[in-house]
Amino acid sequence: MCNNGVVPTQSPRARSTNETRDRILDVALDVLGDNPDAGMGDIASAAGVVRRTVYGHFPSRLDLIRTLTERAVTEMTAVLTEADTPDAEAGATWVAFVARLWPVAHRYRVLLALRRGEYGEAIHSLLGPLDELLAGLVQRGQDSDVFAQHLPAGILSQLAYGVVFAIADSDLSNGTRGARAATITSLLLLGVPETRAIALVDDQP
Amino acid sequence: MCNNGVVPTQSPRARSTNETRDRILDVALDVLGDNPDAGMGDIASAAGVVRRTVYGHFPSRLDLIRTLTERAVTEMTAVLTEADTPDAEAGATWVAFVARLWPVAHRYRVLLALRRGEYGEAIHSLLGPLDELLAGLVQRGQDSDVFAQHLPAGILSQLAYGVVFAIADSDLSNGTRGARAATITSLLLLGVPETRAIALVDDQP
DNA sequence: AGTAGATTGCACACCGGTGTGCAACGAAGG
DNA sequence: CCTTCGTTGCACACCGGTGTGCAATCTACT
Repeated sequence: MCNNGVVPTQSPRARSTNETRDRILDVALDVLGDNPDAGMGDIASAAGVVRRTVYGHFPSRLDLIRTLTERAVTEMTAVLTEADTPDAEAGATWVAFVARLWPVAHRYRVLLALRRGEYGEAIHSLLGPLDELLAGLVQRGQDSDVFAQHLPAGILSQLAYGVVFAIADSDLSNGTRGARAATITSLLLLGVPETRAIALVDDQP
Repeated sequence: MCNNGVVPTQSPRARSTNETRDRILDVALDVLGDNPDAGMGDIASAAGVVRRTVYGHFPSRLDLIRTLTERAVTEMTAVLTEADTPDAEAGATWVAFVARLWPVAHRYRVLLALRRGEYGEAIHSLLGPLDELLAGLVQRGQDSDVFAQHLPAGILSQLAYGVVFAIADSDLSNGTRGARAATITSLLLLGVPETRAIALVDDQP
């Protein structure tokens, strides 16, 4: 067992293993995105692998979905904290957030459907911390009169990023068109005036 | 077979039958509202009836759901045409629509979840005509510069009444609070300025 | 060559929901 | 009284997805 580099280069064996594992995850995201009720068999074939192999990496369907969700939470949290400059105006922060969130949201659009249904509870609990971060951001916006206050921050934030996911799930899923539309729409929902919303979007590259 | 009234009074036999049938439908709406994946058995017990009896009225689960959806489409279409005065301003029409839609939306909140999943296709096709009516209304609003144009009317209308259903599905489901919040939120989403939205809502009783 | 580990191709049991068949019960209606 | 019809309580077959067991295979590493 020699390690010829500084980086902990894993043996090609383990790398190949991780490759299949990652491929299964990626493909699962795709397949479930098209049909949230797809079975382990569908995912396996789409990954060019036998059903039994999937169970080798993920003992149960719940494990697979939990892993997927954990991935999503990690990425989205990173995106949010990256965009969040606590002293910045809430509207600008939101724009930066959605801009970075967009491609991720498209990949993980399945979560929107998965929150209802069998594993809803598990997913919900995993998404909890992220939800709180978002609610906090919206709350800040409401406190500084940037966002409207017709709804409590908790619900409003859910609706706002629900809209983003919904648009990511529609025809406009790819291209800059969708990102722009999603940003403006969510800003409107948050109570930002249309002219101001457009100005904010055209500011940030 | 004597009919002692002008109204086609059905025999008490048939009436009792229709009563169970209607009760099943009502209860199904409730049960499925709580858990869209509830089985025929759950619905039956909740209706105080045996599973076999449900199949007596609805040959298949799809039949039940289709009937439910047809009911919803009928009621919602009635509500929409009732609120729609073609020469009125689109914003005011929307407010009147949501006000009347609110209790109905709460009852049929399950449709939101049911559109995805096994019977999505069937439901979608039944909802088609209603969707077109709504898209038409939103289009009118966009043409007269009352609604924003950052999204095509088809998608924007879906999002707008999706938000109404989402709020109807949340904690604020009952009471006037929810209705008001849903109306304002959907107006904001449609691009109506906040002050104007509030004015519109406080106008209509 | 030999071994360890990932993958494969079956097999199987299990589960829950769906839909059906049928005999029996019970109350309205002739 | 006897028929009709909704309801009931079983039984059963069917289906699709889940999860497991195990021997065989292939490939990389020793």
